[in-house]
Amino acid sequence: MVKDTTTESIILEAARTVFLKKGMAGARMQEIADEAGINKALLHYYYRSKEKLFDRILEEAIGQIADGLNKALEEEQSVTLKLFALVEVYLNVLRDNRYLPLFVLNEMNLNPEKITALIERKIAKHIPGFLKQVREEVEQGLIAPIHPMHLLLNALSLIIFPVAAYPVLSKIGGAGELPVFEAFLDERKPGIKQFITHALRP
Amino acid sequence: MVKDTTTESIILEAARTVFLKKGMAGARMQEIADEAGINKALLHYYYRSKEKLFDRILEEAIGQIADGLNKALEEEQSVTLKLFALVEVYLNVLRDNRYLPLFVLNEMNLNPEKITALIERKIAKHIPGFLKQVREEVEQGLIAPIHPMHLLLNALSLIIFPVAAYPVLSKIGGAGELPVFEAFLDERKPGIKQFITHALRP
DNA sequence: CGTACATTTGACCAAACGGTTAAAATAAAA
DNA sequence: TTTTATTTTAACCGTTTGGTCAAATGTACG
Repeated sequence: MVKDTTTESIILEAARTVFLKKGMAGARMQEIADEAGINKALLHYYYRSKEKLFDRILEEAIGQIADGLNKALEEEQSVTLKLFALVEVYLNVLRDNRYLPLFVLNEMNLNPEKITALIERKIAKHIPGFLKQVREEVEQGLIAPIHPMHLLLNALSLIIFPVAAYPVLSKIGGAGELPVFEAFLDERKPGIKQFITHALRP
Repeated sequence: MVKDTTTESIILEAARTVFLKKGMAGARMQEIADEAGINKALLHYYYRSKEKLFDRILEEAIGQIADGLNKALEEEQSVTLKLFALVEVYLNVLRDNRYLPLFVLNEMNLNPEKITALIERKIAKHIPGFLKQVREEVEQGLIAPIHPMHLLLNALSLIIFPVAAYPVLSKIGGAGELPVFEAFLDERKPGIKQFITHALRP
């Protein structure tokens, strides 16, 4: 993280905290101002409206997701190793941003037209290539037959869902079943890799 | 669905629609009244406050999730067949309630103390037994070695996440890659079962 | 120093919100 | 029908919310 102390970035940091946790509808400009330790009018001085400020945070959030996906899929490796990279990259991002998935999914449900453009522009890049590679490795018998899109989807599910659902899971699991968040993520990494590896055995 | 035409259930149906889509913070009492085709004051006549009405819907939602889980895990079957049942039961529920997962996960993040009691009371029932069964089948060599809690978590991830993320996925996938929602779920069912089966091969 | 410019603040505003109330409309009981 | 109880509504209330503005404070520069 870049340690920025300008008013502008202090505001952004506060907006990030509040918006990510409470979403557009649940966030209050006054709360963001308090979190930043400034006057509420100053928020409007730098970012004209709640919506403008929110859009900024939303774009940043989608950017993080897109960067992770692209970083994991761009290097020339086998399908399995690309998915392993995806596990590493995403779980490291989510360790410091556990509200990221729900935040984006929510606003997508609430306001699809706002996100659609961002997603199509930033995320779609390396996906067609990856799907093609899956098809090839299946034909070569390197991995078990599987619908390429479903494979990617399965990997994303295994990575993201447990993070988003952690608060619920920690209750379902019963006393002491689930470790604290960070340790839980460390457990998930090999767990997911093993599950994917096994599922892809020809 | 029970076709109820009393004012009380008309209100509940409207509240369901609005709360599930927009959450507590985003929902407006006036919108619920409009959706129900009644006066706003009537909402308060039957359900005293927004929070009371919301709690009713939330309890109902958690009940659906709990029922699905319990129904799938209670019958005496192998681990694999229990997970297959979970796929069937949940994807059938989610077909008619695509906002259910995000709704519950969100309110859990926002207001843990409200849900915690409900979850512990309704959901935890059959889980310890299932985890024990996984341990036994692993020892007997019927399925590949795996952490029981992670297996359950993986199954839930594969089932729920794609439903919650469908709006995003339909954009990522690019033009024509993903079918419409209902057809997508029909595709997922065998996809998930195959993935789990493969992953559990000893 | 003084002046021009940017930054920050407290006070305020209009709209939206959850909730209340008294009266109207409807149904049930006599 | 008349009376009583229930259901529904329009109008209203106090608070919260996003947003504005003029004044105050700080900063750069001649």
